Amino acid sequence: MWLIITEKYNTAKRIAHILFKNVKGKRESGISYFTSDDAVVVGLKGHVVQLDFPEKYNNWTKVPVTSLIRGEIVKKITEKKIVNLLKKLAKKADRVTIATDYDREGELIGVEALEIIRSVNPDVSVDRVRYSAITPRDIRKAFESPTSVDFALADAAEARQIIDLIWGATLTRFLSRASNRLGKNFLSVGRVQSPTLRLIVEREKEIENFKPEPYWEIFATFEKSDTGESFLAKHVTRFDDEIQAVQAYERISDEGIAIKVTEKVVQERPPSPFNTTEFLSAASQFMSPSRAMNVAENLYMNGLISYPRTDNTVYPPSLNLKEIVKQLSKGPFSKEAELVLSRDRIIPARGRTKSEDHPPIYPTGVADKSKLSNDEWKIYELVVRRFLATLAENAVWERRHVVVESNGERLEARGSIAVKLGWREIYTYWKVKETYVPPVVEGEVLKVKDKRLEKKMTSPPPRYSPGQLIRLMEKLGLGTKSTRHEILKKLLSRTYIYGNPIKPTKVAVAVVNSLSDFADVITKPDMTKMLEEEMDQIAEGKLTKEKVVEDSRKILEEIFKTTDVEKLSQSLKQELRQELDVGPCPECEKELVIRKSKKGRFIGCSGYPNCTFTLPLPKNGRIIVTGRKCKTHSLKMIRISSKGSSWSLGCPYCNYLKWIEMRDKEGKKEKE
DNA sequence: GCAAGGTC
Repeated sequence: MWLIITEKYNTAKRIAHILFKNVKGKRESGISYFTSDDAVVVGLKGHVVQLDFPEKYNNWTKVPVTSLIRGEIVKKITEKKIVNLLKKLAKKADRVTIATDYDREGELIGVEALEIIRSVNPDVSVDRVRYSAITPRDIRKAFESPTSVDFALADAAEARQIIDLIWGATLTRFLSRASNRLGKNFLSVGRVQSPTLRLIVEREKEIENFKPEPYWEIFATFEKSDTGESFLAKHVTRFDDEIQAVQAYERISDEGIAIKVTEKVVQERPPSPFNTTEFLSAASQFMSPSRAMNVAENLYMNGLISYPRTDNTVYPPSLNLKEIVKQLSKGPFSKEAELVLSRDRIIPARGRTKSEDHPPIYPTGVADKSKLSNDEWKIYELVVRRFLATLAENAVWERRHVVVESNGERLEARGSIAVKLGWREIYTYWKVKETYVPPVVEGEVLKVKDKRLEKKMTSPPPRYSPGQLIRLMEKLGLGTKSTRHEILKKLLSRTYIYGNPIKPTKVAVAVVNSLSDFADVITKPDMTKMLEEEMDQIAEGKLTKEKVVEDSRKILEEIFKTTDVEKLSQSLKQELRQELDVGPCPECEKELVIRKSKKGRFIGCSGYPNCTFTLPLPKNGRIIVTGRKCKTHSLKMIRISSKGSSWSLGCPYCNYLKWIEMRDKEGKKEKE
């Protein structure tokens, strides 16, 4: 029997139907696979095993943290059903072909399956096929010339697994213990999450330390004497000095002369095809990236969109774009599809990243709105509109730039009008911003209808939106197309971050501060960069997995040797105490703090027992004390977070007073 | 109860 192993169910199905006739679907203990004559095709679920420390390391308080650095590591089965099926089929196999994804992680996933197969059938013959698209041509070609498994490449991926586990588990336990945050309140640390968190914390610090500086801008409205049309122009200089600004403002007389007019017709190319990052970034205006990914996964499973995890922004030549548009012209986006079909030639837009993994995300079926949930429809519509837009005509803009001089002061106006919407008629998520500036000839004398001097303040850099952060992570090499959204979800569920745009909690600031104090490497993208380089060298045979892991262990050991654990623990605890500080007590002005009692949690006065002021808190959800203060009570606003989402309770005192008022009203009603 | 990476 010939056993073929793929990375997931869908590719198993596709490959079986491409290679064989009379394919039968079978199902055993919840796992579906495919057979034909002597061949069996089984899809895994990505990794079916997971590295971990054995059970004897489970006690976070009793096991010394540093013993994890050289602790034993075992492979635990995470997909029991698949592993059982694999073992059962492997016994009958005389040939095994590994057909997992053609990348580093895919090689390891294949080796994991192979280890399971060999545990019951050690002498089975094994080969490996590599394909970069699941088209009949590519698949047949790959199966015509099988190669062998690349164990060095799999080793590279395993080195990453080991290093991530050792560093992550050791530092997570260390910080959690140092701060006495055990149980579900633990403080997590990792090669990807910590640098990402640091980005957020650093942006917040920039905002806090930002000193707004004044600057002045001068505007004038000019009027044409022939048509009476007017337009707004802005002084070409942004003034940092008030005196100079006032002088320039006063010099502007009651007329000006157009000294330079430039008119241009500008072509605006369509947006590039969606890869995961661009897709999540666009979808983040409707929902969180992890929700968007979830919905996309569903649509993919139902045959409505292509595989949503891809780095590629260039359509492969094997994709029949026109055919897909024709299909779409029969569905709810017929109008948009017709716009594309009416072109003489369809030339697709292309993005910067061309990779061979999967095509960009495109619609693979026609959806019925009534059969989809709201979110599903939103995502489907987004994918369809983006796809059609990438095949549509340019948008065309008429731009006009006018420079007017009045008594030696120069002002300018920029007008742009969309003369043809092109792809923008289809991709409606970006607003068409038009500004009208009337035609003006050089030398034309214009009347100054109005002039004004505005004082403005410089503003700090903005906080990150989830979409921006995912793009930034990609740029810095943090995480992968499949994990970036999950990293953000993780930071949310650990109450390290909240809100949109994203803000860090006090805990996050404390964690980043102490990590950068004693284990700076793990808070920087460089660790990933170095690891990538080392993995390449392992794959090339220039380094061994053992050597790379050993070097990494030594670095971590050195960190613990040179750290004053007691001192670090003190400063971390000190900083975390702020997290409980809610603001001044309205009765005695001492600090109000979050306290726990047997009945639950509440806000109490630190002056207790002299002051017995208290405020209630909701029973469920995690409490986040934000940086914003109530204007009436100076208490910090509170958010409640549960299952990745959060809502604002506002000022706890205002909230309490409102509740009292409500209760009294209800009471009156009942008496009547 | 730890990481990050696959996939559902």
